[in-house]
Amino acid sequence: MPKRVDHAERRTEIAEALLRVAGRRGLHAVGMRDVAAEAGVSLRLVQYYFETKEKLLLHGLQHLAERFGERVAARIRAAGGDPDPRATVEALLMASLPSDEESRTFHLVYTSYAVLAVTDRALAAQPFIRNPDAAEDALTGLLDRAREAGLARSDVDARLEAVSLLAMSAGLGTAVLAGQRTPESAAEVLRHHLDRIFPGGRPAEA
Amino acid sequence: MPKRVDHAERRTEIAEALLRVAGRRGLHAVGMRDVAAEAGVSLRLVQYYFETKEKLLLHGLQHLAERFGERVAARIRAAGGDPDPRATVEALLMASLPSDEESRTFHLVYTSYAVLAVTDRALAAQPFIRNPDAAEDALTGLLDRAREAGLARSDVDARLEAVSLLAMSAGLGTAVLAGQRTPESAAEVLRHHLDRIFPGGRPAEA
DNA sequence: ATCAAAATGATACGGCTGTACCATCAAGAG
DNA sequence: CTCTTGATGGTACAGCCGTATCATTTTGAT
Repeated sequence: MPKRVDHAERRTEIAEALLRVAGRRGLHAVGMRDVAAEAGVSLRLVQYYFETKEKLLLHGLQHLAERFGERVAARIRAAGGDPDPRATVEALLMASLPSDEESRTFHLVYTSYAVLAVTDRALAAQPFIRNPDAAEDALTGLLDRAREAGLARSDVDARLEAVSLLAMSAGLGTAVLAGQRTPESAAEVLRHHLDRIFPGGRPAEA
Repeated sequence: MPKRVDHAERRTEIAEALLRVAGRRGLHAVGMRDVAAEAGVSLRLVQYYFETKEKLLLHGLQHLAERFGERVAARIRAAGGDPDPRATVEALLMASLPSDEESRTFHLVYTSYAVLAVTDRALAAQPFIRNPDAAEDALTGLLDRAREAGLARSDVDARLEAVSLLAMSAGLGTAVLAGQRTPESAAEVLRHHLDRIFPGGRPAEA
């Protein structure tokens, strides 16, 4: 048997190269040759691990969603876990704002995929469409539990506020990406609504 | 002198052909030949009226913004003009949700342009970036006047709520476009926040 | 050592894209 | 009429893209 290579790992490397160049020059402008060059491999290799460009794009999207999920989870853990529901919610929302380079790339590429999915049925059928639903459910659960614990206003409709916050976060994120708004001002807007939902002022920092 | 043609009108026709095919197959997939075919003219003609593809895209974006402005203005007029600030605000927000085919196309193409503008400096410098600011100012003014007239809560921060509503509208619009949400549910979410800003229940229909 | 199969390299091919070039038609001025 | 000039049509060209093909290297089992 010849040299055995960890296909999964190699595919991940190539997928990350795809995301890097997509974040730099836009998803519409990435070709297989660009991905190969960015990953430091030959064009043939990209073909070898992803037979077609469509499969490469699909895997890239999947990897992007995974990385984002981990990012959000890490932020939530860093926010202190259980003790403060509001901090958790805030961490969840802030994590998806394009503040640093990584989240900026994520937002750009994710939006590009969303646009493509509207006219491409193969992409539209992809499970990345489930991720927003998961976020909505998670946020709804957080708000509901905060309400039952008396930390959030008793008259809030958890699901509706969750949808609102996520939509706002997405819209603000796009505005930040387009340079129409700073990440700080976007964060302020979100915090204002958290103040509305969670009365009694913001919790003190750690 | 030979036959004189209204260049502006012809350019408009071609630009609308561009928007149609972009709405159907995605902006990334439109070529000059597609635009020519859709407009029912030869490829040479598209070149004649727009020397380069970049200029065609730029004009297409400009035309799109114009049409959208007219659409919003018409909806606002139809909402009854002055008498009811809330109806005006509601009309403004609902007009940008992808409910019918036209607004769906608008949202898709506009988002495509926004994504392109992030990595294309020629597009980024385009004035379509000013349009959101105009909407924000207009909405802020409406909310401020409603507040002074005692129709909106006295403690609302007009600009902040304007930014929130527009970001939410954009985010919800994208979700609708991606098939994650129905136009009706998106409208409901927006109306809920209008209920919050404008106390005293919704005004009776005309 | 040998052989089979996995991994990698180099390159060619057909198609499509934006642009450029050359010709032709049409109509109003002289 | 005819000539000038704007408006069109047809088409070729160079380049890039995704994909396919052929060849070669590598390595572990026998």
